[in-house]
Amino acid sequence: MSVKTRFAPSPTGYLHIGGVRTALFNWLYARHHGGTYVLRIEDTDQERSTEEAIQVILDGLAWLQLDADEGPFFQTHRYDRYREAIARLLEQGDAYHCYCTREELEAMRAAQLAAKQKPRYDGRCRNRTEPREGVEPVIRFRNPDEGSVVFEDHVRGRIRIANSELDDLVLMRSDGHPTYNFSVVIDDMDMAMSLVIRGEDHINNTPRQINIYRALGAEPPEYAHVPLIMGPDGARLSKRHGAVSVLHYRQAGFLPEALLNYLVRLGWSHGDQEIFSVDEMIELFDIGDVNKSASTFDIEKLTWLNQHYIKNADPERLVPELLWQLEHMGVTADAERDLEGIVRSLQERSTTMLEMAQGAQFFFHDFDSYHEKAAKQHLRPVVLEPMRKVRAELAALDEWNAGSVHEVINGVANALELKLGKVAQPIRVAVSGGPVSPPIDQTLALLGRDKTLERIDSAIAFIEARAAAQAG
RNA sequence: GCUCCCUUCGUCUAGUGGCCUAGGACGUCGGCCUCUCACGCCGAAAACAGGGGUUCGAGUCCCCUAGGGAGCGCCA
Repeated sequence: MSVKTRFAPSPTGYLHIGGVRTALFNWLYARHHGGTYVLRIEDTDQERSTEEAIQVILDGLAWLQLDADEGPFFQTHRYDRYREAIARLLEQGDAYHCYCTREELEAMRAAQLAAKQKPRYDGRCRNRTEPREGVEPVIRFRNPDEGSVVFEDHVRGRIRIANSELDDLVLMRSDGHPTYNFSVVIDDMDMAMSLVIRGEDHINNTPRQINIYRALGAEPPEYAHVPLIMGPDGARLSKRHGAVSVLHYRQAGFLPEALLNYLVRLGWSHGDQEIFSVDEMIELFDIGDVNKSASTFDIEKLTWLNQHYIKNADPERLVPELLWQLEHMGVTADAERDLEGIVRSLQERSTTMLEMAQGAQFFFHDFDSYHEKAAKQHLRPVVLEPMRKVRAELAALDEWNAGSVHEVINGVANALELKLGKVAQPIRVAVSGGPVSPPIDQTLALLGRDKTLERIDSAIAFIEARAAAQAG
């Protein structure tokens, strides 16, 4: 049987980290085995599915380059097929109309809960032959009463659930929309899935779905239920912590390769290896090596990986990412800037691309004011002399590059018998506005002579003005 | 409440009966380097949930307890 997997999100909320990891595992498994990976949108909940959510799913997966071989398929386009399957089950007696009202069902559940029983449909409509006036019926599956369902889960091993624990689930709503547990079976069957990789929250649905396959005379796919990802507080990932849209991570400056690397190591490992390129993941990933226990989302480690990938990336690769961030900050990067040079100077001091963009701002536009503490500390009258000297020598330089700039600054420090920091730091504040920047020679080289001299002049004027104000 | 699933440092994990006085990574804490911030380097603290078995020997196998998670919808 050929390998085929799918990722089947429902567009009722954001595509979050947990969903992305499920998609990644399915994608890796298919790629590893040279199989097919399909994307299917489970949009049978008309109430809550939104176009916006669909777009976020598509954009998120595209950003991560988790490309599907088939799809996206939409369940709402397959209603004829579901109706056909329902007709068959009805005819076989494996499904029946249920005329219970929502109120009745609620009362039933309340009573069961009060009696400390597991709330479940009691099958009261199983043998009803007459319709009920004014009630649009749902169609329920007639679950087997006896025996149990056993399946071999690829991550958990054998799982057995007694049919007596299962009730007659709704296959078709009264408004004609199929429910998840039904459409998922029909689709996985029609699309010939070989392995269903999904979250652990679906374990309890699996036996019901297997019963439906059997009633339809089909062999169910194999299953792999991967552990859930928890938030820092140990509870399932939710809106409160990491369950924001994956696109949020893009905005926050994370690289797709870092996010994927982080996610693949959540629940899966290959010895002590921490860094995996996508090709390595494909080569080494095995669903059987996935852990059974839930793991906690740790932004610190993701950040470390992101830093690692930024640090080791080809500068050219990072230029578009930097531009993207700058654009979102409303900063226009003029073309004559040495963008690769800027990236190179910031690579090993940025943990995210957002941070890099922030650190690069002063290369692209003047700042309104100095970092207060830095100015107080470094833009003082004592630095006027070295600053003027540096300014004069820089202005006289034949060649403007990191090497020549370096010589000037070092030379001035030596001539004045000052430590390098006493000269470099005031200039850093003068040109960048704050206390942090790449090495001063690189910074000035990248900034260019005109801007450098201009900002040093401004700083000198600033110091003089402040001194005058204090004296007066 | 019932059913199912899970349990190694704070976190992600290695470990498949002896190689474990439990290894790696993130984070944390010290130190070195240094023009800032970083990078890098060196070092430290830090875990087998508890209790019973099985075995010559248990982190590794079995049972119980505790803790955590999930499911129990005309949501997916």
